[in-house]
Parts: sequence; C-alpha cells; structure tokens
Amino acid sequence: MTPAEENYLKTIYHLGKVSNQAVTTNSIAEQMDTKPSSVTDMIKKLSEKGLVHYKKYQGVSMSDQGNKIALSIVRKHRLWEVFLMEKLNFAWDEVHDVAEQLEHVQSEKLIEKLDRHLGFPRFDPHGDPIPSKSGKVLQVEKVLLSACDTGDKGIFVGVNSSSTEFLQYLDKLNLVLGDRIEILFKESFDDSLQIKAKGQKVTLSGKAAMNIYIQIDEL
Amino acid sequence: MTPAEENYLKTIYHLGKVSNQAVTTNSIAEQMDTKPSSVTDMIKKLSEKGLVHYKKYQGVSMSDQGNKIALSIVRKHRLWEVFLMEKLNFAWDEVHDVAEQLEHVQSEKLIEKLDRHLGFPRFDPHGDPIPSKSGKVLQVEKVLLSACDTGDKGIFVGVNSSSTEFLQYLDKLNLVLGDRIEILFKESFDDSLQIKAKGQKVTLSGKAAMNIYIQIDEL
DNA sequence: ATATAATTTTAGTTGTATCTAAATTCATAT
DNA sequence: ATATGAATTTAGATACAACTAAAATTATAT
Repeated sequence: MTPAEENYLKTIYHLGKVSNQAVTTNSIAEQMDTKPSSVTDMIKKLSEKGLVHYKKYQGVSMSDQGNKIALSIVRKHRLWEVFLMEKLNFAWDEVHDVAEQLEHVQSEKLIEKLDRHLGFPRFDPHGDPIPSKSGKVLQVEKVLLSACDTGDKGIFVGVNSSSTEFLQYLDKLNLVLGDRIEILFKESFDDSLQIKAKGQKVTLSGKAAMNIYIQIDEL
Repeated sequence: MTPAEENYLKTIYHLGKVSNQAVTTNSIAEQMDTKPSSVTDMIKKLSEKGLVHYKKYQGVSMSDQGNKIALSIVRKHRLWEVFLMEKLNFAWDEVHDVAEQLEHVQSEKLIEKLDRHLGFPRFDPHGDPIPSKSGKVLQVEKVLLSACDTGDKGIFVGVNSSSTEFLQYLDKLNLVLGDRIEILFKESFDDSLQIKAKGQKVTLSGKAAMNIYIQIDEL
C-alpha cells in the first residue's frame, strides 16, 4: 500500500460513514483537494485490487478488505494523535497534520507498542474512537448540538471538524472535551444556541453547533 | 525535500564522512541497493539544487547547504531510535528500519518536542552522536577494536554496523554499549581477538572487531 | 602507448500519481 | 421526450524515481 492509496481508502471510508451510501467521485476530489479525473484513476486501481466496490458512474463503497485497511489507518492516525498530545504536549489543533504523516509509517510492531505505551486509549483527542487491532470501533451515542433542542443536556464528546480554526475557536470559548453542556435556548431564526458550560453562558453560531457532538444524558 | 532526496543526501553524507574524499557513483548505488544510472540522475538533481558539489566522472561531495539537511535527517533518525528503544522497548537491532521511515516525517516542532521528551539525549542506541538542532556533532575519540593491540583497555562506545545479524550477535555474546573491555590477546594470523568484558573471556573474529568501537582509557 | 577493464553517464522505457481538455453518461426541467 | 447542465470518465501530458542497454570516460595493465 502506497501513502496515496491509503489516503484514498481513508477518505472513502470517512465519506461512506457519514452518508451511508455510495461515495461520489466529486466528493472525494473535493475532500482530498484534487481533481475528479485523478480520483477516477485511483478508484480503478483500488477496485482492481479488490479494496472498493465500483461501477462506472455509480460511485464507490468499501469492500471488506478495504474496510480493514482503512480502519488500520484510522487506528494509526488516532493513536499518533494521542501520543502527540499526551506525550509531546502538542495542542489539539496541531496534531492532525503531523498524524497525517505518521499514519503511513509501516510497522505493525510499532503501532502495537505505541498502543501499549499510551495505555490502550479508546478515544483520540477529538473524541473519536480508536479502532482496535482487529478493526472494532466503539460507537458512542452522540448527537450534533445543531440537532438538539432547548433544555437538552449532555456531555461534550466530540468534534465534527479537526480544522485549526475551529479547535482554536473552542479553546477561546474555553470549551473542553468532557464538559457538561446545557442548552438554554435555541434561536430558530438563525439556529444559534445559548448554552451553559462550566457555569458560564456561551453563544454558539449555527455553524459551530454543526461541529460539536454531545452525548445526551440518559433518562 | 522528498524522501528519496533525503535518503541520497544522508547516504552521501555518511560515505563522505568515512572516506573524506569525493563519493563515487558506484558506492552510493551499492549502499542504497540501486543502480548507478539512477544515482547519476539524482546527483544531477541535487547538484542543480546546490545540495552537493558535482563534476561529471569526479564523484560528489556535500555542499554546506546539503550538509545541514543531511545532519537534520541524521538527527531525526537517531532521536527516533532513542524513542523506539527507551519509550517503546524495541530491541536495538529492530530500531533502524522503523527509524528509516520516521526520519522523513516533516515537522520541526515534532522533532524539537521529541528531543525534549527524551531528555535531550546526546547518543543513540548504537553509540552514535545525535547532531544538535544547529548541526553540531559531538565527536568522541573512538577506535575500532580491530585497530587495537594486546593490552589496550577501553569502553565499548559504538558499532560500525546496525545490521540485525551483527547486533543480535552482540546480544548473544552479552556485549552491551558501555561495557569495559580489555584486549587479552590479538592473534596476528587471522586478526581474531581474545577480550575480557564483564569478567568473562570472549573470542571475537577479525570481522566482528572491525565493527566495534571502543574509547581507549586516557593515560 | 595502447588495449582492456571498470566506472560513469546518456538515452530511452516503465510505473505511480497527478493534471488539463475533451468526450461520455447521468440527472432534471420544461 | 428531449434539451440542458452537472458529474464522471477518457485521452493525452507532465513530473518523479526507478530501470536496461548502450555510449562515453577514466583507470589499469601489459
């Protein structure tokens, strides 16, 4: 597996996860900041290797074999993110780009030893689950803040974007993974939210609310 | 800088270090397990970038700029080797191949934070000095065992090969970096050596002696 | 001094991953 | 039902880094 192939598999995996249907050529190109024709080329290659299911003009989806590989890359990426934050004291908005490179280092032994060194973490610094060696992914019942209503309460368990700008924005708001959040008021006009976290009132734009996951309290 | 360019620079740096004269195309090809024609191509490229000095048929040598880059790669390689051994408990014969990949990860911040995390080590697990951020290399007065004579005493400070076979051979002999070594007898017939280390007598072949560095006791 | 051998370079090819521009197929709107 | 536009694929080109085979240069040996 080349880094390019791995990156395509990872992207197709992620896009397929959110949409739950065949992934389009254009969406892959946009996500990877490349051209649709390049995507078609690579899809053919992955298809011939049996890593994705593909029919011309009908989009792609992961094969079992491709899924396994994608999960192993996601596992590596997230373990490295934990390492960078926990051991090297990177800020959570800095880890993504470096992990993008580290995830392509080829060594089973390395990643298993890293996993042990980190104490077998189950979530990365952005709240995303770390797939197990065998490819199992813990699924937490999480909901986008934008899908919540006035009065809902829960715990901030994940973000929908790992962009530097967004993560630094959360830092400014003093919002940290694990914070207890209560929705005080939802403005239907622009979908902005008034929330309470750590005893403080905060206003979130609709866009921000679409990038924050909470785990709603059980009844 | 691509990984390929970095690997060439590193190889030319190492070969230039031992010979102290222009490095030949063939020696680079042999070292990198590639063909001389491929080497010529890359040398031209590096030369155009001003990273090496090159005249057709006359071999190459490092430019100041190339030297700086080579040293930064060596620095990364050796810091990762320390990390793999100290933090992840790799054996010293396993670290080289993984470090070969990790050294190409591009992030100044990563390597500085790794350096701090490791406590600013000055030597790697094979006894080689780790270049400083600014490119300074601690030079230890070390001598090949094969160049020593009966009666010489010193400390085992480095190896001349990082091959798995050789390092595991040393493990079998129970010889560890830092061991005090005394040369009991040098057989001039085949250059084999009788040495004493940790109170035990050991016989070393001439070939083994050419891969072990000791720092001879000061008078 | 010159023939022979070794080394190095050149020329042309291959595989990977990208691109642009053009052609094809699909979706949709009247 | 067909025209229009969007999405996708194909065809052909480029850059990188390797290769083989042949040519050019340097080293060496008689």
